[in-house]
Amino acid sequence: MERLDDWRRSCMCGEVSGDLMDKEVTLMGWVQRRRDHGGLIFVDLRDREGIVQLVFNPEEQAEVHKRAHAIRNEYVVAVKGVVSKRPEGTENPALKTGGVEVRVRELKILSEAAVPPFIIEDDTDAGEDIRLRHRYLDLRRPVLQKNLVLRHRVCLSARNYLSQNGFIEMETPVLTKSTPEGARDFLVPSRLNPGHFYALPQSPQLFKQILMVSGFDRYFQITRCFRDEDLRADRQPEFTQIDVEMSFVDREDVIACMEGLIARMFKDALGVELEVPFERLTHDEAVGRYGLDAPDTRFGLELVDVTDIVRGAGFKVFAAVAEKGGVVKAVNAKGCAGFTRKELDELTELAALYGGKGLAWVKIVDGGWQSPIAKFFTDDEKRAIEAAVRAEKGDLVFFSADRREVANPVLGRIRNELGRRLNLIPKEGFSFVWVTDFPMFEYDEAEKRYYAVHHPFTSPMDEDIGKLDSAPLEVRAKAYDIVLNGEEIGGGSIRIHDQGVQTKIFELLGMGSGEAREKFGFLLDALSFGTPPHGGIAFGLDRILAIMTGSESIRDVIAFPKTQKAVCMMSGAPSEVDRKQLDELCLRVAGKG
RNA sequence: GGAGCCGUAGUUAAGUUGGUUAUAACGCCGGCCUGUCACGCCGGAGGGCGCGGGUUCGAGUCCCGUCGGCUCCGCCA
Repeated sequence: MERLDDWRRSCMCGEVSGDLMDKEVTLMGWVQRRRDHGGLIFVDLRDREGIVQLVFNPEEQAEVHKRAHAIRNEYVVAVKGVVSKRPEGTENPALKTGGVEVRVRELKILSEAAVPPFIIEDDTDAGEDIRLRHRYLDLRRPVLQKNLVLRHRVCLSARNYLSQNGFIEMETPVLTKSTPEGARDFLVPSRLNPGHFYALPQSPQLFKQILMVSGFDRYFQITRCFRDEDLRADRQPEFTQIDVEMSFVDREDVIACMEGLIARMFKDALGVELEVPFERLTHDEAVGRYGLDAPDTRFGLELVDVTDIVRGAGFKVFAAVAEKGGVVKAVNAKGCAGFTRKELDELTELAALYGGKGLAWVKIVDGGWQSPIAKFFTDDEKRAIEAAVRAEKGDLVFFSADRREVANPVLGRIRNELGRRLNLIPKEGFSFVWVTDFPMFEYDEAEKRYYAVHHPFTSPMDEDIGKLDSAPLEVRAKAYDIVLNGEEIGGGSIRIHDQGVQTKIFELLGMGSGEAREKFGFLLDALSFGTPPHGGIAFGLDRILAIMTGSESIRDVIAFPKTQKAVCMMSGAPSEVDRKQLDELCLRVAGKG
C-alpha cells in the first residue's frame, strides 16, 4: 500500500485520447485485467469514464516493471506515464481509448484487493444474489454505472425543467401519519409516544395538496415512497417518485406541462426527441381495444367486441355470458393458424392464470373453421365474426367470454403475449399514451362497498357530478395515467376543491364525517381555508429508467435494491434488534403463531 | 396466502436407470513467454453437492420438511 502524497489525477482513464499524445498523465483507477507477457505487462485501468491500457516495459523502467508483477484484478493503482500511439496493427477498436496506451514510468499501488467473487464486467455470469451481496463490486460494472449516471441525468433534467417552469422543490415529512386506505404502511414506533407510530409515506399526496393551499402554486419533489406490499420486477418497497402538484389548473394544463417534462428528460438524458402531444385513450377505449388500462400501443392485434354477434348463437357459453351482461371479446392473431396444440395449451394456461375460465380459439383454414366450437355457429355467424375481426385464411382468432372485468384483461394479456411471440414489439422506441377518464369508483362485491379507483380526493368530471347519487359507477374521474410501452409510469388527477363534493365522495366510500376527519382531518381543515383548484401527478422514476435502459427489472436502476423478500443482501436489513431498543420503544415481539 | 423455475469448487454450469477417489470452463496459485486486449502454453490447489430428516448395503441423484434466489397470481387507493 502506498500513499497518494502529492500525486493528483490529471485526467480520467476513459478520457485519455490522442489529444494528449506524448504528454505525461497521472491516472488512477481499478485494475480491470493484467496481461503478463513475461516481458511486457499490459494492465487495463478502469474508472467511471472507461478503460485505458497501461504498458509496463522492462527495457524502459525495469524497477517499475518488476513491481507490476504484484498487480492483481481490482487493485487500486496510480501511475504516471506518457500517452503513446499504439504500434501499427495493435489498436483496439473496442475501446474508446483503443488508439493509444500509457507507457508507465511510475507506479503506486494505492490499495490491494481481495480476489473478487465475480469478474467486474458487463456480461458477468454471476447470479443476481451474489451480485447483490457484493453490490459495491456489482456497481463497478460499466452497465450499472451507466444506468445510475443516467438516473442522475434524468433527475437533473427534471429539476431544471420544473424549476424553469415555476415549480419549487420542497421536502415533506418521512415520519408521517398512517392512513389506512391504500397500500400497507411501514410503521415507525415513537419512543416519546409509546404505543404510537409514524408511517412512512406511500406518497406525499396530502402534503403536496396542503402546499397548494399554502400558496406555493407549483411544487415538485423527487422523493422516496414506501409501500409494504409484495415485490415484483417493477416494484420495490421503497421507490422514487417525481411528485408534482400545480394550482389554478385543469387536466389539460397538467398534461401539457408534464409532456414537456417527459420530452425534456428524454432529450437531456438520452438525446431522444419525443413527439408531443402524446397519444390519448379514454379508459373505456384502452380497456375495450387493448383489454388493459396500461395498453401496449406498440403493436396492433386490437380486441374486438363480438358480444352482439354471438348473443343468439348456438354456443351456450357465449350466449349465457352475453345474456348476463358480460362481454365476448375476440382478437385475431394474424397468420397463426399454424399454432400447435402445445402453443394453444400454453395460451389457455396463461388465460387461466389471469382468471379466465377458458380461451376459445378458431383457426381459419381451407374449408372454414377448425375449432372445437365450430359446430355451434351457423355460416352467417361465422362470416359475421370473421368480418368483425377481419379474419382471413391462415389466421387464428381467440375469444374470451366473461364479465367485462375478466374478459378484457384476460384477452389483453393474451394480446401482449401474442405481441411478444410474434415479435410485433419493436426493440427500440418509446410509445407513450395518456389514459384518461378513469371511473371514480369500483365496487367490491365481497365487502359490498365502493372504493376510489384513484384516491378519495380525485375530482369527478364536472358533467358527471349529477350521477354521483344515481349511478356512481358511471361517474368518471379527472384522473389520468401515463403509460409507456405498456407499463404505467405515472398517474395523477385534478383534486376536489369543493367541500360539498368532497363530503359526498366520502359518503359514497362509506366514510362518515367522523371517520373522514379521523383519517384526513388535517387536509380537510386545510382545504376549508381557501383552496385553489389544483391537481398533479407522480411519475415512477425507477420504472421510467428501467424502460430507458432496457432493464428487465428496476433493480438494475437502483443502487441498493432489495430482494423479493424485501431484504438488502448487502447490509442484511431487516434485522433483529437489541432487547434494550425494544424496551425503550415499549415494544415486544409477539412471535409468529 | 398461492404457483412455477432454480440452489453441486470463488463463479457459471454438467452429472446417465441411485454404485468405486464428483466433472468442465472461467477465476485463483506457481512457472514460461516483449504487442496482448476473453493473451498463450505447462503445472497445481480448491467442493462432498443449500440445510435437516428419511428410504437404501449404498443418495448429488428417490421421498418429506425447511431455508434462500428469481418470475408470476393475490396484494400494490
